Amino acid sequence: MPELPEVETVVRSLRPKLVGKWIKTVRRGRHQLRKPWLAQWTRQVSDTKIVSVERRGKWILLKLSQEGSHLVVHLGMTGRLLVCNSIEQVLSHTHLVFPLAGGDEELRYVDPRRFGSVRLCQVVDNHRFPEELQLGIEPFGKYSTQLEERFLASSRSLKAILLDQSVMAGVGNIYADEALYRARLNPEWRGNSLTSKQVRKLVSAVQQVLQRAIDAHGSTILSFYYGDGEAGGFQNEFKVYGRKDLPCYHCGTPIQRTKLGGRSTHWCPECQNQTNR
DNA sequence: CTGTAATCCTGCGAGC
DNA sequence: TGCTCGCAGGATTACA
Repeated sequence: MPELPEVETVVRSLRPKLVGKWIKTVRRGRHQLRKPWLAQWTRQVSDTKIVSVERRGKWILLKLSQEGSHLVVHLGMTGRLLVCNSIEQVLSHTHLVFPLAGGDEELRYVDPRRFGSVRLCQVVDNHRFPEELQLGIEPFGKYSTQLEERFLASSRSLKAILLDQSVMAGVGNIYADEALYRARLNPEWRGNSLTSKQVRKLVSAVQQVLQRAIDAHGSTILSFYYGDGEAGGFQNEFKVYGRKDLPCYHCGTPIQRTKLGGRSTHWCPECQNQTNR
């Protein structure tokens, strides 16, 4: 479910509610999440303060007052982090509850499909969690020739490169399709078939679409909500995603939907097929 | 190096 | 109304 804009939206709504709060303890449900639980997990989180709430790619990082310690959350497809009053109804598939000191509030992790993970990690070699070692650059950073070279050196499809978190962190299936459309590039083209100019155009399209989606508080298709249950708004601005057989807004050609990189891929066969330049 | 398919899960909508 | 089927915003693994 959540890609970078949705994760950023969640982080921004959590930050004012969590920073400075103390976690009293942890209660967990019966089910395992994706990653294995670490030993002594509960004891280490209890009575620590949340110092900051950050995002890296699609990961959420709660920095704790205990030196080097982070709660690291990945929402998978259906994960949600909620700050609720303890008297509020507990949603089904609530797997973790962190009661907070100084009130009746608690942080809850809800995840029907359980593709997400919540772990406690220590900083090692400047990396706050193990996967960060393999994570690519943040899309909003300064334009990197290293990034450009990753594209130009790869014989993979543009779609596959965009979905690869070790290249650019945070892009998922929706925003990959939307960025490719906006850059007028075919998802099937190979990275090494592009010019430098086209790579810059694509990176710029990724930045634009992510920024606009953040401004709209993400996209809600089935079940993405943030804050007290508000839906995102960017689904109303999709140009290709979910528009199979509907006319392209630019040329009227029906939008195509196929499988690429293992994922459903939407594009305009007219607008995204100009091979020259 | 590529790509593809299966896997982890539940829920929803389409179609019958 | 109720059933089955296919599909879903993620990521990893095995295999060709």
